Amino acid sequence: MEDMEALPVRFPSRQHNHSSCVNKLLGDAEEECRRQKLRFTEHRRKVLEIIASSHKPLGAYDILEQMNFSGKRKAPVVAYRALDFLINLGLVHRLNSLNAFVACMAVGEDHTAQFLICRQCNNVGELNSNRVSERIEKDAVEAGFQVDQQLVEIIGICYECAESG
Amino acid sequence: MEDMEALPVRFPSRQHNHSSCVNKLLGDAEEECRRQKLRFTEHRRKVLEIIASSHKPLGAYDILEQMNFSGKRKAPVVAYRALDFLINLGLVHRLNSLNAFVACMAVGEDHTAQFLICRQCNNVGELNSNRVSERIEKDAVEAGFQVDQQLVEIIGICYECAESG
DNA sequence: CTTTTAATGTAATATCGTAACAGTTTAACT
DNA sequence: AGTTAAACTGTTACGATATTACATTAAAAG
Repeated sequence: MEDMEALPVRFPSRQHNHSSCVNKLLGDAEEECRRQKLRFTEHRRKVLEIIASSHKPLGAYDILEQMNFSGKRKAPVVAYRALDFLINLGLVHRLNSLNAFVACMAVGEDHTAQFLICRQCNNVGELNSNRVSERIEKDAVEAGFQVDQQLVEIIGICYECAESG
Repeated sequence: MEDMEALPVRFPSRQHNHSSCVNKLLGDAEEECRRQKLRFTEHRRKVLEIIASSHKPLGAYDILEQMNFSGKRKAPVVAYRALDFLINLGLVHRLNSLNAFVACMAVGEDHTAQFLICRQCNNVGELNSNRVSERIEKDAVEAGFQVDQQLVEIIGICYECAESG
């Protein structure tokens, strides 16, 4: 019965067009900021745009490099501040095993995400399995532990890479 | 049926005596090295001893500081080399969310571990739930992803901290 | 329109981790 | 034992990641 549920997974295919992701996410961000009366400033917009334009995880310094509109290089803290903001809003996720950041692929769905990190093409997918998060929650509680946050990063080979050798 | 399985969890209690952990782990290490014909050198022994003496995760530089027997400070790479060795042997785990290291509490049990990180007392426990790892494996595979490695870090409040407020 | 809160700019520095290479020890093999 | 190969160590330098602190500016709330 449990196994009949649909399993939401987003893994970006190789030739998929990013610009629609970007627009979707920027729209979501604007709406969410309006709703929560938060300011969606230039830096925040730019950082989100940069991250959303890549399904490969980007390091803070990669992002920083792409913020050189107006010619001059920003200080690292500028990128980190925007990233913190976007992470708190749930628009961006941090991959601890890579010290890198990816756009959320399931904004507003109140999801607990597990990340699928392909060690060949470096793309990152998001598995939103409630079965996994519930199993973790249950077993942790059974072990006497009260869960605030789950970090699940799964390293392996994605479908397309497995196909093409 | 599934829920009847014992759930192996190790969370160090506050007043538990570390010295027996340390001895157990050093013994395991020696045996494992003998078996695999690997060298259990001074650095490796010392690093394992340092890590095993703490159930709080230690950063590489914390470990390094405690390696100052003979008075002079070692270079960071010395600690990292020993850590790599111990991690490959499965005697030490790295916590990606903390950039820190803990001793394995289930050596030789062919376990997939999930880490329970208490954000109050900073102790780290190890949950060895096959149910969790199998659930992750299954769902990832169902999503077309071939799993090599799982990283599961659970942040929250441990039993003792919840008790004592 | 002023007060207060939030965001930015900038510099400095802390923290974490690796590369490169020479020298030494240990194991393996005549 | 003596030679060779492999593994480990010492040391220097550097790269990569992230934060603190504080002065300034912009925006929102009263």
